[in-house]
Amino acid sequence: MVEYTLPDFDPAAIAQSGQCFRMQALPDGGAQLIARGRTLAVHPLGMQRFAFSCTTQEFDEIWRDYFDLDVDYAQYRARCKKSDAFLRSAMECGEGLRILRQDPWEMLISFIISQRKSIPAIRTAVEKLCSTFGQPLQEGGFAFPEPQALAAASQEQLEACGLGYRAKYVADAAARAASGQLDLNPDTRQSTARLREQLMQVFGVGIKVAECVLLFGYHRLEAMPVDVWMDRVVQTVYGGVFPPSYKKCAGVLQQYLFCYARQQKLK
DNA sequence: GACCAGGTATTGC
DNA sequence: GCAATACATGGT
Repeated sequence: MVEYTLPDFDPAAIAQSGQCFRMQALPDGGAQLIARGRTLAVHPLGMQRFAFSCTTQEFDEIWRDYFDLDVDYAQYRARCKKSDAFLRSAMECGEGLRILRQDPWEMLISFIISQRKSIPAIRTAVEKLCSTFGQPLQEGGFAFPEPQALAAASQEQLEACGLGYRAKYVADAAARAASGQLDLNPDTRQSTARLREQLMQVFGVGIKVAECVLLFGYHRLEAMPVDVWMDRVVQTVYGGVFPPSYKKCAGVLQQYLFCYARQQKLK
């Protein structure tokens, strides 16, 4: 166990923010998750203090980066225009949200599965995929499966994980990943545009899924997934055009807006 | 037991 | 080109 004081950090809110599917909010406002082949529990202690179920070394090597804790999110909040009351409300409501630095491969598969599924259903399918094809962990649970494991799976095995018609999409993504056609290095120097092209060549990956992988997997903060909720926000709040001044960190602002729109049941 | 879900590929005009 | 349409299955 280690403790830290961390501003702009709300584990339970992040767990429910729709950017990750293997992180569960806990009743105390904390969360537990499996990522990077490890399990972790986080508990709030009050006054922005948090307990992490790991060593100092593991925290510094893995979780500080994973939760993007070296970044001051005030800089993103400062981008909000004075006149933008909706975003201001969204940011107040979503205080503590961060963009996690998740694995590009896991994001690709997770968001392929996400299409036309509810978030609880996505969780179920991803978890089934992990328990079927993932490496069992000492602490319990399973790691996210390697590309080779999914590439070797049969169509029937994939469908049995509740993937439905997306099974063939996952199969194509796995084949490309296993054969090295995709650059899955989170620190790749490739341009966002180039990565986007590569991703969209995968059968079943359109612009929305590609943007999700760019944002949540490669931490390209200019990527902005527009799903049904964000579409409503852009239409009803911004008159059809997302403010150009938000471009550089559109993905971060999108995360506040997505959560807020969903909570408000914006129509 | 309908109804809908962090979309995409395909079809039809 | 661009607007309809089918799509598998689980959650509410």
